[in-house]
Amino acid sequence: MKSKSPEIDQSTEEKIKQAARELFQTKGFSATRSRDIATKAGINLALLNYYFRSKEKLFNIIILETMQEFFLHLSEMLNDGSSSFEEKINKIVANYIELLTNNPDIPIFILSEIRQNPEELLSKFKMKEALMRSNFMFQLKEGIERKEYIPINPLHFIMNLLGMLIFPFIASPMLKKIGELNKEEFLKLMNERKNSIPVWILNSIKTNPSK
Amino acid sequence: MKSKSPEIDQSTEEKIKQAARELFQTKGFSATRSRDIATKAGINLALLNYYFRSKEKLFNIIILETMQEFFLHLSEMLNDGSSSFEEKINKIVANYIELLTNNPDIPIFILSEIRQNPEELLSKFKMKEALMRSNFMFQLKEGIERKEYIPINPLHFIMNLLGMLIFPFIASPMLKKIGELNKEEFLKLMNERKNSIPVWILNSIKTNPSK
DNA sequence: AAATGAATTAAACAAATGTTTAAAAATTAT
DNA sequence: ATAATTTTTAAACATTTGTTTAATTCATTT
Repeated sequence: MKSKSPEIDQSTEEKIKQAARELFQTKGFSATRSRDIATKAGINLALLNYYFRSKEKLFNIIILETMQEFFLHLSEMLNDGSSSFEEKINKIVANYIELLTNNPDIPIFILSEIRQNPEELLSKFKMKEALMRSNFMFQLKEGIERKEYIPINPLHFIMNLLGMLIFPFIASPMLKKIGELNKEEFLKLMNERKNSIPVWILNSIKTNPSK
Repeated sequence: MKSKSPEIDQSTEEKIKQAARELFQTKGFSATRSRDIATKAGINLALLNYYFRSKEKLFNIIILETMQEFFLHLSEMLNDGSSSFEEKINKIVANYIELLTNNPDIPIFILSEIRQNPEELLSKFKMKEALMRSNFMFQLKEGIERKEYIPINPLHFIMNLLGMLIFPFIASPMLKKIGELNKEEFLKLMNERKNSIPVWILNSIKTNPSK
């Protein structure tokens, strides 16, 4: 059933996807109602199934696209041949804080969904290779051999970096309460972290910082 | 309707709560069916409403108890007058890695729920006071004044510590895939972090580690 | 302009789901 | 032992919710 009016089609199709994206990302699959998607998209309920067959099929599209968006550019940043390990960290941190500032619900959405359906979803992204065999990882190991960095299991390093990077966005409502921060103040803190996380994470593994 | 057979009563009531706890914590409120709770608890469906009035009331009890469990002992650890800042970090890290090892679903459960209902839930826990006015925070600021630690916004420090501590459990399925780890290997890594996180987090803020 | 096909709509359907009811069973009190 | 109360059960109920149907509107083609 290919349409003959692609603009209008894609317009409604895109309206549905956008509404679905917002609702699925903030409320999850089960708490999101087909009727809420339709209302938010400003379309008739039946159009949802007309365009996407089922709520579940629509959801699969959204989660996949969301993960693709999240991992977009990661491989490039990890394998940029012209940058040092520390430069890569700067780049990655800045990139992801920017992304998460604009899409703060993505991490909990992705991680919750992976938790419910690990094999299915993880099989579609070869993160193991992308990460562990990257130039970034090679440079870390190199730095450890050179005694520039303390001996650390690269996986621990990844956990620390991702934890510092992603956790504040997952826990933002709690952190805002604890720090008595409004939205702007919180975002200002997140922006500070673009520069600070690289300093902290590198300090945490540097062997002899008193050069 | 107070019961006259407290042991048996609490037994079924507790069976329901335990089943509800497991299901709510792993699947969330919306994806958990009353019938699944009843089946898992081995009781008749109607007993759920007999004991707890509604699925929602049962859920409120579970989320509250879960949060209480999670914050249990935190205040004491933060305000132990006889321990240093670094000792407190050791204690807190070990305590929470132990807790999270046994209850890996708690963080995503709590953080998701807070995200849906921030005011309601956060108002019931005075985390701001517990944390920001703790001896732990005082000791951090003291260390900064003494130039022992770099100037860091205490909130940033909290984010880093909690990120390192909690994030790996939230992202465990992904990390297992990336690191090709089975359950035991993952838990071994988490156990290593009991000793390592204090080292890393302190290195990240120490001013002159070349003593 | 008529005809064809796509897009949209209102309504209905069927299954799932939280909740209630009324009777039976089990327990406790008299 | 009997009566009263609590606990448990099977069934029904009322909504919600994902999906489908059939008719209508809209756009495109001939």
